[in-house]
Amino acid sequence: MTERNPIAANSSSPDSDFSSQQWSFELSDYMSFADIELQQVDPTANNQSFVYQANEIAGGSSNIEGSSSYTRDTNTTMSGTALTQGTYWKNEVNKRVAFKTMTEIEILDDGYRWRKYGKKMVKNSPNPRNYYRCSVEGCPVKKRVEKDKDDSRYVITTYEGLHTHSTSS
DNA sequence: CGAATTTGACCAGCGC
DNA sequence: GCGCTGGTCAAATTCG
Repeated sequence: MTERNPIAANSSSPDSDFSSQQWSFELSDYMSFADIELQQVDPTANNQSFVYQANEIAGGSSNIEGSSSYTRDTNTTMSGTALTQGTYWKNEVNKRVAFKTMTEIEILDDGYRWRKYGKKMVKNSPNPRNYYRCSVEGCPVKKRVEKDKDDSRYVITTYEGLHTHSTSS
């Protein structure tokens, strides 16, 4: 875990901003975690793409309720042309992961084929939230993509579920 | 021609 | 009990 956040350190967003109330508030607002014990993701995998990690820690999905504690960690990876400044939350039970990605492209090719099945305007953000689902039949993986309400250059991606097939793009 | 997107409608859970 | 918000469906449409 030697990599920190080159973006935050070198842009106008200091580290404090990266893990401050702004973040916690926005994500926790629509991401509630059960009141259980959480486990931190091993950041040594930051050589891999964020997709790989998401697949690792993501699993089944179920209804989530309550929000008392959660584990937050940061990570930075490179995925093609997109630099992922990942801050993700892991929940052992619900297996839901959120990433905040700095990219100029909205559609990030993470190796999987996603089929959009919905778009919704959220109250907290002027930007719409997009709902995607893995195109592979039987694959329960879902994903939400939403632009950051403050910085449109940031994209919040939330993965839910585990891919039961090999990567194909 | 087949497959993926779009967009509004529909439904369920929660709060007031 | 009603209204609001978030999430999903599904028919029509567009794209390759």
